[in-house]
Amino acid sequence: MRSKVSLIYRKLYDNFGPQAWWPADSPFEVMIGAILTQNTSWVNVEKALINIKQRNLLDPRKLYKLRDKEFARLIRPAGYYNIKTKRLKAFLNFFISKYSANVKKLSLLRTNYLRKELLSVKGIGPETADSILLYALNKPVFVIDAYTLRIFSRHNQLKEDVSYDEAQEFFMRSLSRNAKLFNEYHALIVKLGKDYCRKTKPKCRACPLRKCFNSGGFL
DNA sequence: CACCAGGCAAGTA
DNA sequence: TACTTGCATGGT
Repeated sequence: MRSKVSLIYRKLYDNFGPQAWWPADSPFEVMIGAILTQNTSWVNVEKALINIKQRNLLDPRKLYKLRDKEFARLIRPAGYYNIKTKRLKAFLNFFISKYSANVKKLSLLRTNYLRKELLSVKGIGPETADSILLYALNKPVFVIDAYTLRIFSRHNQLKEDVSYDEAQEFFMRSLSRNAKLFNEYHALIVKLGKDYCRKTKPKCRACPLRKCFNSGGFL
């Protein structure tokens, strides 16, 4: 008897196929993108990343040397550019001064310890930390986001007021501890959310999960 | 026009 | 601990 969480995954994968996340050329780009995309649509983040890459500035030390004003101008299309400048610089300072801007040094740490390290950086919360762990460093950590809570509470799999940590435990209890699986699952949830489960004007009639549930039972 | 997007920290009680 | 509010551009 497989869990509903597993059945939903299969349904999503069958409908949408592999999502090829995270769209980036390097782990460092994932880390920057993870902060830039906080409460922001990905298309706007892409514009900011293009600004950075076109100037050959996708490098921890180069970015850190920029004046705040100039930094903010580069990431302007991603919104919240002043606060994100501070958050990115806080992360860059952490990454450079504590880990020599070396991705491998981060990756060698115990996952649980690294998560706490990331959370100690002002501007990195649970979702951003877990996105970095999973998508930059390939650690088997399940990422929770607003779509996850919306979709799974609407399908009566989670309480609407469930905490981040509780939701994360729910998924990690229900699935094998596999980074590739967690990678695809979260990306598929975002795909479903974008296409069918937006906050306003959800397309519930056409949603691939619509026929999965019947009075609490999985068909 | 109003509302939202791959959140988070700081302030208040 | 549990709410509330500011942050900001760009698409629908």
